[in-house]
Amino acid sequence: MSDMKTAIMDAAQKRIQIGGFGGFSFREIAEDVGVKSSSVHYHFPTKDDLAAAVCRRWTETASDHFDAAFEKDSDPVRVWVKTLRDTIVADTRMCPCTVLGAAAQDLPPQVAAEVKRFFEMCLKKIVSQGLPAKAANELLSTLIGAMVMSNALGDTATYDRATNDLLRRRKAVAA
Amino acid sequence: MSDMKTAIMDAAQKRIQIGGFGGFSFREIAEDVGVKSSSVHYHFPTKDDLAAAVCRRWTETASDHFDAAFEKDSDPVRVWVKTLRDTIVADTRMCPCTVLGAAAQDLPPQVAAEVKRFFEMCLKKIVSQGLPAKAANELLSTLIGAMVMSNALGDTATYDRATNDLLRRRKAVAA
DNA sequence: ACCTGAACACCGTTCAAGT
DNA sequence: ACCTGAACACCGTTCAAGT
Repeated sequence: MSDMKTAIMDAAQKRIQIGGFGGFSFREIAEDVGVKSSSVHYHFPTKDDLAAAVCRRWTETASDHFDAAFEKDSDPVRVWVKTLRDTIVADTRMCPCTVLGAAAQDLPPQVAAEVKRFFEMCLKKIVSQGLPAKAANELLSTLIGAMVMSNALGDTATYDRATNDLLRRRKAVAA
Repeated sequence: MSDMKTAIMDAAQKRIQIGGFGGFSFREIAEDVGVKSSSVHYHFPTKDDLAAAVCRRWTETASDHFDAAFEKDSDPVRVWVKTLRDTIVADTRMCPCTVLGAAAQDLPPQVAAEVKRFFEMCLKKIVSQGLPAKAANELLSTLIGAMVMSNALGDTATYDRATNDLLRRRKAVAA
C-alpha cells in the first residue's frame, strides 16, 4: 500500500472515530494530507470505498491485537475489558465501527458490510477464547455500550463503573 | 406547540434514528412535511436547534414511559430490557440519543448537552428504582450496546442473546 | 502513475420579499 | 405569523487536462 493511501486512511479514520460517515469530507482529508480533494478520489474513488477500507483495516488490526492480548492473559473477560478501555481512555478515541454501527441503517451497503464483519469477528473470537455464545454477546454488548455512554457523557469513568463488576464476578468464580 | 413544529420534529426524529446528525437535511425534512427548506428554518433557526429539540422531547417521553412501565412491574431489569427491546424490535428504530451519542465528539454543544441529559436521566431513574449505581451503569451499558450491535448486525435476535441472561440471573435470585 | 481546476447537483444558512 | 426564491460557501463526484 502506498504512503499516500495509508495517510488518507489515517486521516479518514481519525475523523470517522469522532463523527462517523457524515463527519468527514474529502476536502478536509485532502487538506490533512496536503493534496486536492480530486486527488483523494484518485486513491479512493468514492467515500464508500474510503470508509470501507478504514473499517477493513481496523477489523484486521483489532483481530491481531486481541489475539496477542489473549496470549498474555487467558481470561477473555479481562482481555476484552482492558483492550477496549485502552481505545477510549489511552487513545481518547472511539472504535470507528461502533460509531458507524450506531447509524448502520444509513450506511452505504459496502460500508455496512464491513462494520458487520467487525462485530462478527469479535463475537467469533470471544467464543473461540472459551466463552459461551450468549456470554460473549452479553460481554461485548456491555463493552460497546459502555464506550458509547462514556462518549456521550464525556466521562471515561463511566466505562469503569459499567465494567468493574464484570471483573469482580470473574475473580469471585476463579477464587 | 404548533402542528408544523411537531411535524418537523417527527420527520427529523425518524431520520436521526436512522442516520444521526449527518443523516438528515433541511431540504429532505421540508419535502417530508410539504414546505420549502427556508420555512423549516423559520421554526427551527439552525440544525442544532432542531436536533436538540428532538432529543429533549425524546428524553421527556422516555422518562414518562419508564415511570409507567415501572408502576406495572417493580423489577427494573425487566422493565428496562423490555422497554428498549420494544424500541428496536416493535418500532424497528434506534434510540436517537444513542445514534447521536456514538458521534458525540462531533456534535454541536447544544445537541451534545441534550444527549448527555438523556443518559443522565436514564442512570438516575434506574438508581431511583432500586439498583446500585454500578449495577445501573452496567445494565444500561449492556442494553445500549445490544441496541448498537443488533443495528450493526441487522439482526434483532442479537439483542435477546445479549440480554436473556440478565433476566435469568434475576429470576434465579428471586426464586 | 499521480495530481489538478472546473463543473454539477447537493448542503446549511441568510435575507429581502411576499401573504 | 408564516412562507418563499435567490444567494453564499460548502459537499461528493466527474472529467478533461496536465506532469
